[in-house]
Amino acid sequence: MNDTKPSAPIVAAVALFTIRDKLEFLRLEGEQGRIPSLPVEEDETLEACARRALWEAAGIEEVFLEQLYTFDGGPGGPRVIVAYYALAPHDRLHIRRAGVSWADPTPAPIVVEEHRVIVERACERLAGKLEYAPIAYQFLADRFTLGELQTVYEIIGRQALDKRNFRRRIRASWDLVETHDARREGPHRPARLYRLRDARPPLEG
Amino acid sequence: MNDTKPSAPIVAAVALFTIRDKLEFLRLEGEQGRIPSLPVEEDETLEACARRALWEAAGIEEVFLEQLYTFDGGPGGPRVIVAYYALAPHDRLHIRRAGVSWADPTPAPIVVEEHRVIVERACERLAGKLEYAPIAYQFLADRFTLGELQTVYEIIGRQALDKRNFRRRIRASWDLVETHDARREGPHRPARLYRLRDARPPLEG
DNA sequence: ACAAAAGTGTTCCTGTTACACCCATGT
DNA sequence: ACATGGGTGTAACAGGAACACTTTTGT
Repeated sequence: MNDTKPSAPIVAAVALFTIRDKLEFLRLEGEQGRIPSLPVEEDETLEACARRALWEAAGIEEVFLEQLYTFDGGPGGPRVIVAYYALAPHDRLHIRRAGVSWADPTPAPIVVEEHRVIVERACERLAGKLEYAPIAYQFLADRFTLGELQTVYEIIGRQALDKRNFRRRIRASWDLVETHDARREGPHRPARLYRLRDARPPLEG
Repeated sequence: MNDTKPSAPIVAAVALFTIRDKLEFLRLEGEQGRIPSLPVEEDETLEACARRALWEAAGIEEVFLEQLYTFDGGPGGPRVIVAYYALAPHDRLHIRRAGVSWADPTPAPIVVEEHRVIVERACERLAGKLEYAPIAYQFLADRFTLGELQTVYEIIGRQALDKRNFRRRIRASWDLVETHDARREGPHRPARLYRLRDARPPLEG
């Protein structure tokens, strides 16, 4: 994975997020810190290139991936950077290279300027889309508990939520299917598992 | 203005909208119909290129301009198309070339496929951002009447609105300044002129 | 027994909708 | 005088926020 060959005109960059305990993004360690990015090949779509960058860095396919913004490249760098963000549950990710790690996006850590902007902007987009797009579910397995879901909302939205209001609201705006089994894990009542049946049509792309 | 030199790798394209009576976009007539677009020059930003395309087609500067999406170019066309949308009151526009005209975006008129997608998507974005970003004001002069503003909302949102509710809502969500003069035009009571003081902070870019 | 998360309803408040009449002007 | 758009308030309704206790389990 090499970013920014000086000759590469178009580069796709991806901020990959996951939730373990807090929101984290995939950071390539080096002198400065970067996010996965690759020059777009001759007969490759932008999205395919972004997925390739993701595959090479984290060994993951079939993630939720969405375009974020296109930036002008700096002098001596690529001509433009087409930025994407990706979301995945952390247990589907398999880091396959040294020098790749998870970092907290909010104190804006040591990452080259152009990539820091991408990470920050992706965080904002995430919080903004939380209510009307099926963002939160991308961090969870196919079946999940309402407790897990609430935690995701709280982490991305950065605020604690009332359990009863959350459940009412979520069941009103998404089509959740109550499965018939539950997850038992810990000294407390087992939690029912749900699946998301259908995303309500979002307003814009 | 030449679009799609086969060798041009990166092209900026702009869907320029205005409101006369309905929502219209700037269309370059030709065999097929296009929107303004230009290859990005060596040391030019994407946005600057978009503005240049706008200037050459409609003789307008200092418009509201926002990035929309970046598309893969087709085979034989540009490598990528960075799409923008622009908004302006129609009296600030000065068409300076033959073969440039206004067209209705909603019946999806005769425009090359890649550009049609841009126009459609821009319309959706417009409707989506209407409530939380100062979109509507970009179609009006500095000072405007609430009637004019309501008309803009109705056109972009594609639905009639109640006058009293509209006024209450708009005054609650935007900081409108009531100027001390009015506009008299027609056989009816003159309408008070307002200005927009400050945009409320929107949630995302 | 107890600690720990799951699960469940009601009240209040706020913001949205529906709705009808008088005002100021030009012709 | 009349036609035209400008301007205003109130009552019903719906969606969001605040709030506390019982249930089921593992140790």
